Amino acid sequence: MKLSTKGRYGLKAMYELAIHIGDGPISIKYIADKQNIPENYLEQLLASLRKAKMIESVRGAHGGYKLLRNPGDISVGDIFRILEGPIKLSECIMDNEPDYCDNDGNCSTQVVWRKIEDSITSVIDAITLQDMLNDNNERLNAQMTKMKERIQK
Amino acid sequence: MKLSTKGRYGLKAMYELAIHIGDGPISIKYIADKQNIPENYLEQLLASLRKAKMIESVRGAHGGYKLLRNPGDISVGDIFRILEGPIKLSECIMDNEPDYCDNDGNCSTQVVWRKIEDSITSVIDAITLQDMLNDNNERLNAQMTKMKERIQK
DNA sequence: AATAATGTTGACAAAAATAGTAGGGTATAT
DNA sequence: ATATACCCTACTATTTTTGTCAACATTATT
Repeated sequence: MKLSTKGRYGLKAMYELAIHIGDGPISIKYIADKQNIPENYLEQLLASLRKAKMIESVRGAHGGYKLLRNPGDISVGDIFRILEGPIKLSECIMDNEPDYCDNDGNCSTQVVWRKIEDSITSVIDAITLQDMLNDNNERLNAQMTKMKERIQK
Repeated sequence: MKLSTKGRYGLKAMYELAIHIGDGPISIKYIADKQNIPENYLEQLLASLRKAKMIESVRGAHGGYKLLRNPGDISVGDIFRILEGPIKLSECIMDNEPDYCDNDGNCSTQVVWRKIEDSITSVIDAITLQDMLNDNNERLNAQMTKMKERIQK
């Protein structure tokens, strides 16, 4: 079980945009270099995110992309659903008739899929780009403190 | 984001074995028919589960498979890890140096992957085949009650 | 106005993973 | 013996993922 690069690359790209919020448009090339993503491939991912109104583009020289919402209003789940589709591990044959299921064991496994889906959903919807920025700051601060201590010795 | 058929088929097959625990060996053909899985493909999945000591086989006429542990001692996670590999959404480049990370944003996204992984892991390790059997019984009982009520009216 | 930087679009293609097939071999109950 | 059923390996088809490419459109700058 693993995630496709779409979700991985997409989140990295959005995070990069979040870092540079307020800096004017950021080019594909910059993001691709910084996060080590094939430029032409990233292009496609950003196109999806643009069509979904998560980012906007500025064409021409000095153009690029920027976030359309605040980092605190963009969740990892938002990004994933756009790039990887809905979090649905398996289809239920009888979605419409909730209290009837003959297929031996099928319903039982459905319950399992749903629990996993719910768990994933609640995690990815709870994390915003702002959370990621904050976490990173804390991590950097902790590193700073450690280094200072080491120098003082 | 979705699950491969390996995990789906595998869990269904194991659930089927759990239903018939104590009934003697259950054949591939029976499981394949009951759960609608290609026979030869299921064979391969069961081979993996056998090599991982989750089930044992009885060869020859009237042969088949049976669980090697009690349903309460077999978790969905056990089955998934055998058939789908470890739950690892992404690799960290610096797994060995935990307090150093230069790669802009990589660590931040790593944190996200890890949260998702942990969440999935805790769900699938918490559900056993016995839980699935119990859930199914409850579901069936609820249906019974409903039907009885309807008839009495 | 010319040029260079940049996003836009759609088609194509390579590679990997997934899913399934086939067939010959081995063991065992009857 | 024979039918039933697991065992094993190799092969193949399909789908998904992961890109690549090229021609085009827009805009800042000179």
